[in-house]
Amino acid sequence: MTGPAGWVLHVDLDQFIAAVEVLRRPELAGLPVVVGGRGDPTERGVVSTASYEARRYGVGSGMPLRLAVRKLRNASPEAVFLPVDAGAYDAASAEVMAVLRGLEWGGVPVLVEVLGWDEAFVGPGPDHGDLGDPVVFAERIRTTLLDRTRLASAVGIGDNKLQAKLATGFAKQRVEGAVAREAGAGIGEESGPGGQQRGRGTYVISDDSWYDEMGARPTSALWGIGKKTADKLALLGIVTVEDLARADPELLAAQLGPTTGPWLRRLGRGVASSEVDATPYVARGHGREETFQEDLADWADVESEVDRIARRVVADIQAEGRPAVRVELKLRYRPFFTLTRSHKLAEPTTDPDLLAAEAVALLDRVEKDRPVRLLGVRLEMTPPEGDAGPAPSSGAEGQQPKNGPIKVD
DNA sequence: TCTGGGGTCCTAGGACCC
DNA sequence: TCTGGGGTCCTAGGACCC
Repeated sequence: MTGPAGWVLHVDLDQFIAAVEVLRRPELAGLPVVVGGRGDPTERGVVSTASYEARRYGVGSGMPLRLAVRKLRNASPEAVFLPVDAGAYDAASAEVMAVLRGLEWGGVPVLVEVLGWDEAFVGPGPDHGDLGDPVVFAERIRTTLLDRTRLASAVGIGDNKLQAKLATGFAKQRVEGAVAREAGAGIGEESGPGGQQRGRGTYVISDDSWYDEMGARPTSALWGIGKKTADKLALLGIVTVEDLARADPELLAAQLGPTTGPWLRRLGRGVASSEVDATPYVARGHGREETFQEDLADWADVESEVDRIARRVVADIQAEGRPAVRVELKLRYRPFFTLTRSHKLAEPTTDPDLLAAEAVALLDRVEKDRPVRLLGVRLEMTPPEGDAGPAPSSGAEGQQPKNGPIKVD
C-alpha cells in the first residue's frame, strides 16, 4: 500500500498519572505533585510522574524519591508526594481508550492499538471514506478527550507508527515550552498543564519530512534505541539518524545481530509498519518483584518472601485462567547486582504449592552469602488458545498444539 | 542520590540429536 | 579417525519501553 492516505496517529496523555491524581484532588492543582513508590519520600523508590510544577525544580521520572524530596524541600515546601495507585490509572486509562474507540474517521470507527496506560495508536478502520486533513482529526481527538475525561493530550501524525510516535514527542515539547514561557511571563493561568491552544498539541512527521526532522538528531532519539545501543553504534562511527540510514547493512547485522541489524537500519530510514493492531493485548506472563526497605540478611526470610511473592503471582495468572509453563526467579544482591534463574516446568500448572516450591527451589542455584535487596518471581503462561505461535511455513502441514486442549473452533 | 515495577523481544552458548 | 555441520530446545542475560 503506497500513497499519501496511510496516516497513523499516536495519542499520548499529558503527565497522565499526575493529571489523574489532580482530577480527584483538585486542591493539588498548581502544586508540585510527585507520584512514586508508596508516597513516602524517605523510602526506597523512584518517581513515576512529576507534574510540570515539580519538573521545574529538576524532578523527573526515574529519579529516586529521596533525591526528589531534597530538590523540592527548600525550593517548594508545599510539594506533595503521593503513592502509585495502579487501580486508579487502570480505570482512567480504560475511559480514555473507550473514548478513542468511539471515534469515527472517514465515516467508520477507528482502530485503536493500546501501548500503555496513557498511549495508543489510532488509525483508520477498514473501508473508510475520505479522511480529510489528519491535523483536523487530531484536534478532534484532543478536544473530545478533554471534554469527556478532562485529560489533556498530544497527538503525533505520521505515515507510519514510528513517525507518529516521534511526532508526539515533538508536540509535547512545544506544549511544555509554551507552558514554561507563559509561567515565566506570569500568564496562562487558565490554560493549565498542556494548554489546549489550537494546533499546539499536534505535530506531523511524514516520509517527506523524515530527514529534515530526524536526520541530524542522535540515534538515541529513535524509538527503540537507548544509550547502550547508541554507544555501540557510535563506536562504528554511526552518530546521527542519517548516519544510521546510510550505514552498511552487513556491518549492522554482524555487529548487532541478524534481526536487530536490519531493524536498526529501518529505524534510521524512518521505515515502519502503519498497521494499527486492535486485537486485545494478551500478556505472555506476569511477575511481581519487591525491593525491600531493608536488605534481607537472613536466608530463611529470603525463602519465605519468595514463597509469598510466588503465591501472589499465581493468583494473578489464575485470574487469567492460563497455567504457568516456566518459573523465573530474580534476585538483586546488595549493593545492586542482579541475576535470574529459571526453570521450564514438566507440564503446565496453576497449583500454588507446586509453583511456590519451584520458585523457592531456584534459590538452590544462587549464592547465599550476601544480603538481598530485591526478590521477584515471574510466571510465563501457555499461549492463549488460537495463538499457536508462528504460522507454519507454506507447504508444511499444520502442527498439533504441543499442549493444552485441541482448538475446536 | 544509591538506583521501582511491569512488561517485551533478542542474542548467545551449551546440550542434544541427526 | 578426529573433525563435520545443522537444527532445536533450554537457560541467562541484555536492552528497551512505559
